[in-house]
Amino acid sequence: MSTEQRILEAALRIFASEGYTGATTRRIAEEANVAEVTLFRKFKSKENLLREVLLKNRAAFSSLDHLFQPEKDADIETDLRTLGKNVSKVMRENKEDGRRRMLMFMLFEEGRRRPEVAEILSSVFQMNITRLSEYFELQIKNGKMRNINPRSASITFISYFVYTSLVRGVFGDSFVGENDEEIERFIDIFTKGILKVDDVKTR
Amino acid sequence: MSTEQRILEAALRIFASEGYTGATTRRIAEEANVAEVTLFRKFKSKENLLREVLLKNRAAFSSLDHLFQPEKDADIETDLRTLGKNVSKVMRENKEDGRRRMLMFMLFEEGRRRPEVAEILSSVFQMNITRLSEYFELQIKNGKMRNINPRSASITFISYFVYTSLVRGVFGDSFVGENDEEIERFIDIFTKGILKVDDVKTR
DNA sequence: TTTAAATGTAAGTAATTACTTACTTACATT
DNA sequence: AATGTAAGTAAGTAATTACTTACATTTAAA
Repeated sequence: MSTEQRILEAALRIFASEGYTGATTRRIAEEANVAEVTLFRKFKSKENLLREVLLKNRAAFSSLDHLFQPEKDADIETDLRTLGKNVSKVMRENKEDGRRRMLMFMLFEEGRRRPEVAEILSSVFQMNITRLSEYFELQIKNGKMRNINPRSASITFISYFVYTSLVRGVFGDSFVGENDEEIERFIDIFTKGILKVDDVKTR
Repeated sequence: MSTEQRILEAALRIFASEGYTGATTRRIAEEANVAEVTLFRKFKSKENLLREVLLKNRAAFSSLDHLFQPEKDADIETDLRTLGKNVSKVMRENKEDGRRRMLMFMLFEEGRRRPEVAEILSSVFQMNITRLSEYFELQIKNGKMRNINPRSASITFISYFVYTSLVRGVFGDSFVGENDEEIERFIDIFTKGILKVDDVKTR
């Protein structure tokens, strides 16, 4: 792994966990196992490092395509259950590949303070909503879903995972219990809310 | 208004918007219109000021009781619509009484970094979930709701409002459209998901 | 093996931060 | 008039921060 790469990854971790102001260049350099001066050699300034971190990692934030590959024959509930588990898994990762989670933290924290952060992440962030909306639109057209606003459905769906992930960031696993079961419950509520009444499995 | 009160309110605003590290005592003093030395006279340290801000304001975070007063004759959908609008209104306030929103920001940001923040806000934060769960439990017992996990329903409900509020903090109103309409849509989806099939109004 | 490039070490700069100290002013109380 | 209280001003301390410079060492390339 190149020195730049090491710095970029360390910076993402520290920015996400300490916020921009709290992330000192010294701390980032330590995390990357380089001399602080090397960081400035490679990236010139802290600001620029932040920008590069975001630009280099933004793609990870629009990875719904990767996580959501509906099968032709599966029903909506199964599709969403699979997606829910994938999203949840990805949002629980706090090691190597926890980039989505880290970017989420950065978006909601620094995105409020630094317009550039919001800008860089905005389009990829919204893409997730768009992709899911498209899926819902199709299901509505195919008569499998109620005629509801697809975007609202997407927001409802995604809000659950963002929220539980944020709360987990604060309280750990004490707040949300056994994960798969919780997701099943959410999917149950959600799908009952969006499917046509005919398709609702009576319990 | 007393000098202490002015400082406490200014501190809440600045801590919420800049984060703890980003909130300088100078900035807070300016906001409160006092000399910086006065801040230290009254609160001794920045840390202590943060603690006092949280302790003095935590009650505002458990205000579901205040926002949610179900009427005896109203149905669930109406109850939740009312609650949704109240919560949303409160989460949109970014002036004087925007304490809940500010505390939410602080919980999700500083709560990750400072165990004390999480601790102080934890019980009041969870009370909201508990209150709503109790309401759902009652409705289930009264046969008005499916036999689902009340806590999961509460989390689903609250996650929508937290999420939209956070997103609004980053993107303003461009992300979520006309508010009342959006809430109606969410309530529609949500109630369809939790009510007994008999009670679902066919559309 | 030699040369060039990359990186480290050490020291430093200028600005900023939480906090302190000494003195002053204005008003209230004794 | 003397004293106390509350808050401001100005100056300062010690530590920290982003960043720079000069030289040394290590690594990579020729």
